[in-house]
Amino acid sequence: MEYILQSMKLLSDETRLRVIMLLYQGKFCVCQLTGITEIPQPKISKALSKMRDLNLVTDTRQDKFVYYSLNEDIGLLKPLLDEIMTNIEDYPVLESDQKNKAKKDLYLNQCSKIQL
Amino acid sequence: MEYILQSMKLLSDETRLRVIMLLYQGKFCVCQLTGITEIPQPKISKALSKMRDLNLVTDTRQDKFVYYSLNEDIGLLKPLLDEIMTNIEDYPVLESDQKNKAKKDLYLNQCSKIQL
DNA sequence: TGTACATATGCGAATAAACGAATATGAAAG
DNA sequence: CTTTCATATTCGTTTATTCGCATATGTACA
Repeated sequence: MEYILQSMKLLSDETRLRVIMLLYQGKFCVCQLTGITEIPQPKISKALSKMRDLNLVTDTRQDKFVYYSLNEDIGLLKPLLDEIMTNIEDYPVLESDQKNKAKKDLYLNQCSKIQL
Repeated sequence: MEYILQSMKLLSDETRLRVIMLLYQGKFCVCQLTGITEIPQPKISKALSKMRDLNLVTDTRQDKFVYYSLNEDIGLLKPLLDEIMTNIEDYPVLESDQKNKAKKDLYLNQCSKIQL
């Protein structure tokens, strides 16, 4: 039960929802998530940290970067994220993130330059 | 966007989740919800009030009682509630509420007696 | 009109969450 | 072994949330 409640709380924050919707569509490092969303890096890191606490994400290091991806089993979140994705046009911020996703490689190596 | 975030926050509280899962399966007055869940009446009323703010429920008065029911259109909550209901056995508290549902009429006219 | 009962709301205290700024950690490369 | 860069964490402050209790509101009916 606690797990549902915590999961719902996780999704009730805009930063975390944006990050999780991006991860639902691919694998990104902190630097890329920061660039795509223009959300300050510490905030992104904190969001990812809470997801790790709930076993929602896995991180793997490649060179300088730590890449995060959603775990296979995200339990009852899956139908919800599917529903959001289906109606993504209803959520301009999320839709915009999805578009910026295309520039993801552009944000590598710019992490410290783009200070937000 | 704000609507998703608020909806998720709504579901991140045990009392509210229990109430919404009951309403997902039927129509209940405050008195019955109090009896079924053994949650204090003001807490139930406050939970219902937040649901009203999000246009999730409709209330209709019949005699002394105010009956609440979930609205047709609960948007993206539907797939989530479906998923929870499908796996209800994973959530003992919710399952127990569903069982107590059977005694719902027993709780009418006992609202002020059962003080919690 | 007054009483009883169902439901709603107000309020102060306690707890938790979010935020921004600074700084710590840790790997890689010179 | 020092510098650089990506990422994580700490800290103090502010802002929400929760909770329990008391009380208010409103309807029905004597």
